[in-house]
Amino acid sequence: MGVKERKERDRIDMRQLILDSAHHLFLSKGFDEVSIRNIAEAIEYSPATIYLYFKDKNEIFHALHGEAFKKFNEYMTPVFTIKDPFKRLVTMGEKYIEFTFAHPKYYTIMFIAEAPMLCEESSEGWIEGGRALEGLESIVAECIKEGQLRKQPAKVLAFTIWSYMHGMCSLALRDRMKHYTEEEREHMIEKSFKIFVQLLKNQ
Amino acid sequence: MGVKERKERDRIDMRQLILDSAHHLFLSKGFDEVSIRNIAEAIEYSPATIYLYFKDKNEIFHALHGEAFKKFNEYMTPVFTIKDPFKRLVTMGEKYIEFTFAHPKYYTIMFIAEAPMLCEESSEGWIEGGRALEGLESIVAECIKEGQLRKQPAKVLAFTIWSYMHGMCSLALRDRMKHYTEEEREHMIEKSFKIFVQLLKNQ
DNA sequence: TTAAATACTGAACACTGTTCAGTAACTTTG
DNA sequence: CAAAGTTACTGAACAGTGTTCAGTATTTAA
Repeated sequence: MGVKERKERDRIDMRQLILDSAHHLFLSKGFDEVSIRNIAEAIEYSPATIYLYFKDKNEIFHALHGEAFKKFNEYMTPVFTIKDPFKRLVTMGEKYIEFTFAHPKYYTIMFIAEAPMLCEESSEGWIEGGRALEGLESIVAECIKEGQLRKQPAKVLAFTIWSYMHGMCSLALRDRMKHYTEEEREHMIEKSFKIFVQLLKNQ
Repeated sequence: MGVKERKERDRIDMRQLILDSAHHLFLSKGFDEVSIRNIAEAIEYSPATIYLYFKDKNEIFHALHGEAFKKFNEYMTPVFTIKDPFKRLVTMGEKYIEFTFAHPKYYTIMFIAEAPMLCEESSEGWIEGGRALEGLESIVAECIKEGQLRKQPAKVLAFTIWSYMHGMCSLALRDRMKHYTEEEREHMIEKSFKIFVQLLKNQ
């Protein structure tokens, strides 16, 4: 009597099929531009069927939110092999910028997109997101312990660093750097990053 | 034969009527949630009429974008009376945070909202926005000249400061501080701001 | 074989931005 | 003052959105 089990498997497969399709469309169009009808058409089902597997469009948003963070953490993994904590911190910053412009759609859904971010506490996205933040906090703590950063609350300093990185990246992604000329813009981010690293170093 | 003149005045009045209505609705619902039909209903005209005065919804967006920046610059004006440049800089930062949480809808349209930000070069928003940035740059330059900040390109440092401020404020506005507990969240921003000011000072 | 449960869909609802033919009200001209 | 021309406005439509639900097949259990 493995019927129940098979049905459960089918259910999960169908959810994955919808998610994969949504993911694929999302990467080429962005979340708001993907409609339920688009997803349904891609998997050759009726739009109503989607609602048998997901409560609403936001539940799909949350799933993609989680996948984006997974991708982000994968991207950051190699950084953690770097011995020197300050070098690790700086490299993480560089990787952060890289990720932002390599995967703007992911970055947007992770940090910029407005969407009922109803915690639901244990959603994939928030867990993976928390992991990423804890990674940063641990590096900062290590830098402080080794005397490479001045003694101060690691959690707050980590948030300060994250704020700076996010501010710069989101201003660029959301096209708020129009005040700079073409040439300025190209180098502004790397120059600013260097200045910020100096700010941290000279503590 | 002042007919042409009167018609021109009527046209401007009608544009303003639409804009005021849009502005009012925008403050209570947010840009995406305000529809052309909402605006039309509020001024008791047909939706089609809106299109006789504005090319599309984006033109209305740009107008509001401009008004938000005007409000922002008004908010910052008193800061420029402060004599000491570094104190002026810090106060500007505090005011920036204040403005963000006092007028989240304005802040969103200024710096976060995605919208065809088609430059059109001379739109109200970009001019006022440029003014604000230049204000910051001039303060930073003065701090450097007076030796309160290390000698370095003022424009890049100003962008670095802006990035930090924006990152922090937009993470909060877009609900990306869920990783912190209720109590942490309340003080995280002010603690972080203090740390950032220290980072600048210890140059 | 029949009854129950499941999976799926067409059609609808109430919205959205936008366009356009057609009407009503003014302005100018003869 | 009447006819012609111009302008201001609108109803209805188009193509799209998220979402719901009655109804229909198909599969499973009795």
